[in-house]
Amino acid sequence: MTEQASAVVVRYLRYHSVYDECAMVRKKRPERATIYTIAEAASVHPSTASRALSPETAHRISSETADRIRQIASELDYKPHPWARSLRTNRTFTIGVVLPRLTDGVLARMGEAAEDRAREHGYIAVTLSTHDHHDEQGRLVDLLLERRVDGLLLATVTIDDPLLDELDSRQVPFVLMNRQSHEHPSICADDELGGYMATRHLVELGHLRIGMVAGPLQFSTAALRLRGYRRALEEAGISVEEDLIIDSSFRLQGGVAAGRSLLASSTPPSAVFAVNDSTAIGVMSAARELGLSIPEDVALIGYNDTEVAEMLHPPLSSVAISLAKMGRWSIDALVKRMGDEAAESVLIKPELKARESSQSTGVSGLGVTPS
Amino acid sequence: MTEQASAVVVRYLRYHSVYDECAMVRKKRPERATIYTIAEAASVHPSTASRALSPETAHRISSETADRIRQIASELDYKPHPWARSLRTNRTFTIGVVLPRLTDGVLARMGEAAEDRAREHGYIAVTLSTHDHHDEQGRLVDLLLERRVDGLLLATVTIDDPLLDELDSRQVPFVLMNRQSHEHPSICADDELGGYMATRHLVELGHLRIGMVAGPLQFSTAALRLRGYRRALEEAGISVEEDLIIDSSFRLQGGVAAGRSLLASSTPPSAVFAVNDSTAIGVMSAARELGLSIPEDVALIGYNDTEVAEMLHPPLSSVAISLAKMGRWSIDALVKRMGDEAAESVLIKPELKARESSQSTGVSGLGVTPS
DNA sequence: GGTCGACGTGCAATCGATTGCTGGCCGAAT
DNA sequence: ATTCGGCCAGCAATCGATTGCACGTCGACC
Repeated sequence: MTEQASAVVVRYLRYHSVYDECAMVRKKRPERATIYTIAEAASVHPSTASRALSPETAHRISSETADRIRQIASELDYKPHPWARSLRTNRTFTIGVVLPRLTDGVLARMGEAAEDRAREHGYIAVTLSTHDHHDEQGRLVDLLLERRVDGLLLATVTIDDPLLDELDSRQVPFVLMNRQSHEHPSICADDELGGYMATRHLVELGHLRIGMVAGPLQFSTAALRLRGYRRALEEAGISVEEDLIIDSSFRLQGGVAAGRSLLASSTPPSAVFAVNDSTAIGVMSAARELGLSIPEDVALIGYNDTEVAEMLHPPLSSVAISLAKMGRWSIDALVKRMGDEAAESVLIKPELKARESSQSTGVSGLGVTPS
Repeated sequence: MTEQASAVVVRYLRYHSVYDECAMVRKKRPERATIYTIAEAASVHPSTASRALSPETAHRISSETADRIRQIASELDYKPHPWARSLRTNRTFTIGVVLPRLTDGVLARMGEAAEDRAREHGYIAVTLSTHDHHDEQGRLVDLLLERRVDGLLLATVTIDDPLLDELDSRQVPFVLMNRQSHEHPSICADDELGGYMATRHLVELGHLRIGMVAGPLQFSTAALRLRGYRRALEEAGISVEEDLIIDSSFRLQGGVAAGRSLLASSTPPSAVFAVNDSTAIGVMSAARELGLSIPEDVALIGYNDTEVAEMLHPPLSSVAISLAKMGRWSIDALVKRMGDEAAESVLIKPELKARESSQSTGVSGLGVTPS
């Protein structure tokens, strides 16, 4: 509580004013109706009530009785106790979601869409984040499995993550979101294609020396965008200069660092492709710091087409992928898999959003006449 | 074992026979150890095992027995089944969190910090979002209560929200995060002070006509920042022009709209205080659209000091509040309250971050010589 | 008219852990 | 020597819902 020293404590209140009065009763919260309540009210056996109330078994009960029970249940606002049910049926209608961070707009959007879709399917999503510490992943997964989630949505796995085979052998249904790993079911955007599109866009504008802020290469998104970058260059007959490829984090500060190292060199590129919009904004900041303007001195393109991209100065070119769709489809796939159906992997096509930040030819840029 | 063995053992044999017969066919996942597994391995009654494994009752068991049981439990990686336990104890060690959105960096940061702190307390946080649809709040709360969460963290409530009294009467422990409502326990930043600080900052730079992008006024954060704005102006002897106060959403697009309507008027202000950084970025965009530059033509200050603020062009002045701290303290307060202790409300002091976007005097600005 | 099958319902076990009560045992006190 | 009290551990009920099995009834068919 030393932390609170800096804060102003304005109120001090006792919230359980009714506590003493209720002491005799012992029950803190008002009673909820149980299956026994319903059964008694309807003068039937609890098992009959149970059957009447669940759609799969309702046909075994005469329709008058079933209707009467349902009527009573809705009057008493009966909701089956989730753990009593789970204990018996071994299902929780809970999905565990593991994200690297919640504070990344891209992940948050996918996570939010996933959460919504889960709810539409009758599941509830429990979202945990590793804070980009990959070691945490195993711990979080264990925590979720201890809580007996029905399935997992993973957005943190690396390309050869051993966790996945372990989950397979434990028969835990899972789906990868925005990540790929061998043949494991995954819902992804086509990152190789996106990387290719972004790079080709810069090539077509006349750039010959294109830098890449590559992100952390143990993740498929970064590795594949880089592969697309290489393909676009090779296709155009431009040799890949490894010095122009800087790996980084996915975060803004990582972009600043990578941007500095690219742009402050003696032979800076005339264009930069950043692995996502956050790092692109970092590159913008680094460029400004060095007195370079975008796009005149350096053309820039990001990835993900986040909401701010269009609002930046200059507006940032980017590669759009439908994050909400990925979130939703991931859940759909997982629900399928939990229902013992085969889940198909999906690759979503990205879309190029060309804006001002990339509109320079590469001829008058730094690549030719370094300032 | 003989047939006249105790009931426990009989039950235990039955359990195992079921296991053996069905292992391949029925049970999808490998069996986890239960309290019966532990009890049998230690040759004690399940109740003894249970007592040995929970700290509050462990003193009732001889230390040798208890140690042996604990040893066996850890070897078999025993974790008590959460719902079996919950069913009996009526506690779930789950906290429900209701946020307006996950895709807002400010809320995400608070949510993430809350989630972490909850985990440190042995709880798990289930986060749902209303997508800014306030009507959803009740539904989400119901959903969480159906799942029998132990307590609620609410970041969506309006100032006079009737939900809160209802929760009180249902004896559901809750804490408000970044929201205030009468005497209900809440962990907040001092928004009135923050609004005052931001506005006073502009006043001190010489601005006489200061616009406000006010946000949605049914939420305490917006209403209080506006109150601080009024106080700062009144204190400086500047009369408040109601036309310069535009309510809006909390989102970027809301800032664009409000910015347009403020800056495109025939008598635009020379400075703008935006209720948060997102709307401030929107105002920036609107200004650019109108050919106005910041801070020369319009000084601008935002709120929350998000990560991008510093990276914008020009860097955005803002009011910083410790979002992570709010998330953590909210959970601390809730845990206290769930433990039948008194919960303290807290107001956290904000801090002004003056950057380029507000560095103009207001004399050469639009307020005096509209272009 | 008796048997068969279908249908509707009840009985009781079960999921896994917790907990009030009971009883055996042992040392200490009377 | 007997009783008392404290310590350990077992017994069985309990939380709320689900489900395999069995029983009773009724109509149909031979």
